Amino acid sequence: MAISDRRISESTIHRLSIYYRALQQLEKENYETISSKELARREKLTPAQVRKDLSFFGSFGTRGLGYPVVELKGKIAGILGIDRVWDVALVGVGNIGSALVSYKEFQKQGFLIKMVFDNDQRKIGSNHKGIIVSDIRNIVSELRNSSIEIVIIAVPSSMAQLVADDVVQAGIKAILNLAPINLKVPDDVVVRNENMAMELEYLSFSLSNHQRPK
Amino acid sequence: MAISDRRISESTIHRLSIYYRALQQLEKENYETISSKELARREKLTPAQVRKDLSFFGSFGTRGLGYPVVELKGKIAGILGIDRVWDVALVGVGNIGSALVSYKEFQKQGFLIKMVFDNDQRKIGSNHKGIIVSDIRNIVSELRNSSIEIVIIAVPSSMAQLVADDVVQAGIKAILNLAPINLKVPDDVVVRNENMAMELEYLSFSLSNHQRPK
DNA sequence: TAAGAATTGTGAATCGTTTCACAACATTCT
DNA sequence: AGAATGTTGTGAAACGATTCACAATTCTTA
Ligand SMILES: NC(=O)c1ccc[n+]([C@@H]2O[C@H](COP(=O)([O-])OP(=O)(O)OC[C@H]3O[C@@H](n4cnc5c(N)ncnc54)[C@H](O)[C@@H]3O)[C@@H](O)[C@H]2O)c1
Ligand SMILES: NC(=O)c1ccc[n+]([C@@H]2O[C@H](COP(=O)([O-])OP(=O)(O)OC[C@H]3O[C@@H](n4cnc5c(N)ncnc54)[C@H](O)[C@@H]3O)[C@@H](O)[C@H]2O)c1
Repeated sequence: MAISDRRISESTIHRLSIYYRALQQLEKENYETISSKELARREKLTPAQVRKDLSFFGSFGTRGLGYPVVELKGKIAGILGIDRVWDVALVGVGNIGSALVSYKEFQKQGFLIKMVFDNDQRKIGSNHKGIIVSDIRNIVSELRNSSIEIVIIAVPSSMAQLVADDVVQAGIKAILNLAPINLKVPDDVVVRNENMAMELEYLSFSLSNHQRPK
Repeated sequence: MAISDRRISESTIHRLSIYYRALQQLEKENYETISSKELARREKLTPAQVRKDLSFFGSFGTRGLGYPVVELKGKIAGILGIDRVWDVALVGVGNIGSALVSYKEFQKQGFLIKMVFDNDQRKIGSNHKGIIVSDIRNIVSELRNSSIEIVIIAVPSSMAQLVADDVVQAGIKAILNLAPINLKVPDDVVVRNENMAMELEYLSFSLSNHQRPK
C-alpha cells in the first residue's frame, strides 16, 4: 500500500524519528540486524508497535532475522524526507534564535539555516555565524526568491502571527513556531509548535496529581 | 468523579493548557462567560471536546450560558497545578540554557529557575541573571537540600543520561529534557522531551508526503 | 408565567490506535 | 532432511479517544 493511500498518524511519524535515532546508535554499535523485540526494548515500546509502524510503508524485515540496520535507517530517512537537505530560514535572532543559529546539529541533520530575519535595526546587516541578518520588511520577496521551504519563528508572541502571515504569503508550507501562541494559517500549511511552557505545565500536572499520564 | 479515579490522557492535559491561555486572552477582552462553541472555534477544536475535557474534572459551566471566564481559568490553574510557584533547576548554561535563564515568561508563569549547574570551570561561580552557577559535582546534595521539584536538562546529549541519573538520585520526580535522546529513568519520574529535531523531521515528512498528519 | 433560545454534561456510537495472536518464512542444529 | 527456534507481517480483537445527540437546565422576552 502506498503512503498516499493512508493517513499516517502523528504518533507513527514521531516513532519513526525515534527508530531513526535508535538505528544510528545501533549502526555505531555494529549491529547488522535488529529485531522488533530488541528495538522496542531499547525505546520502551512494544514489538508489535514497531512492526505495525514499519508495515505502513513496506516490508523491510526478514522473518526469523529482523531488520537490516543500515538499510532500514535509509528507508526511514526516505520516508521522513531527511535523505536530502532542507533550506531553512529563522525569524527573530534574540535569545533563542541566536542559540539556534549556533546549533550545529541541525546542519548535521540536513536542516540548513540559510537566512535570518529580524526587525531590530541594530541587528539587521550584522553577521550571525556567517549569515547576514535581513530586514523583516523584505521577508516576502526574499523568501520567494529563495530555496527555503521551512521557517522557524522565534519572535515575541505578540509578533508571531504577523510574521506567520508574511511567511504564508511568501508561499512557505512548513513552520516551526517557538512562540507560545496558536498561529492561524491556511489548511495547506503545516505548523508545529515547540511550547516549553506547556511541557512545564504537563510536569506540574503530573506532580500535582501524582499521575503518570500516558 | 475524582481525578484519581481516571487516567487523564496526554491530549486532554495539553488542551487544558490551551484553554488556560485562551481564557487569559478572553479575560483581557473582558468576556465574562464563554461557551464551549466559541472557545472551540477560537482554538480550532470541537465544542464536544471542550466540554468532555472539562467534565473529567467537574461541572464548571452553566447550561444556557457557558463557562465563567475568570472562574474557569482559576479551576484549570488548580488542575494543572500552576496556581502556585514551582522551583526549578537548570543544568547546562550553554547556548540554550542561557536563553532559558534570561526568559522572563517562565517566571511570570510561576516557574522559577532557582539554581543553575554546569561542569565548565569557567562558568562555575559566575553570575547568570542573579544566580551563581553551581558545580555539577555537587548536584545531588544541593538538590536534596533545596525546594526544587523540576529540573531542566540542557547539556549535550552525550552527558544527558549522566545528569539525569544524578537528578533522579536527588529525588527529583519531574524532568524537562532538551537533549535529543531518550532518558532512562524509573517509572515514578516523569520526563518530557523538547526535541526540535523531531519537529523538523515532522515538517520534512509532511512536505515530502504532502500529507497533513492529524 | 409560559414559550423559545441557548448551552451544558454525559451516556452511547463512532472512529482511530494499539495489542494480540498466528501463519509464513528464515536460520540453525543434529 | 527434518525438527526446533526465532521473527516478521498482518488480520482481528481490544482498547482508548472523539464525536454525536439529547435530556436537563438557565436565560430572555413578552
Ligand atoms: N528565551 C527562551 O528561553 C524561550 C523559551 C521558550 C519560548 N520562547 C519563545 O521564543 C520567542 C523568542 O524568545 P526570545 O527569548 O528569543 O525573545 P527575544 O526578545 O530575545 O528575541 C526576539 C527577537 O525577535 C526580534 N523581533 C521582534 N519582532 C520582530 C518582527 N516583527 N520581525 C522580526 N523580528 C522581530 C527581536 O528584535 C529579537 O531579536 C518568544 O516567542 C518566546 O516566547 C523563548
Ligand atoms: N542550541 C540549540 O539551539 C539547541 C536546540 C535544540 C536542542 N538543543 C539541545 O540542548 C542541549 C544543549 O545545547 P546547547 O547548544 O546549549 O549546548 P552548549 O554546548 O552550548 O551548552 C551545553 C552546556 O552544558 C554544560 N555541560 C556539559 N556537560 C555537562 C555536565 N556533565 N554537567 C553539567 N553541565 C554540563 C557545558 O559546559 C555547556 O555550558 C543539547 O543537548 C542540544 O542538543 C540545543
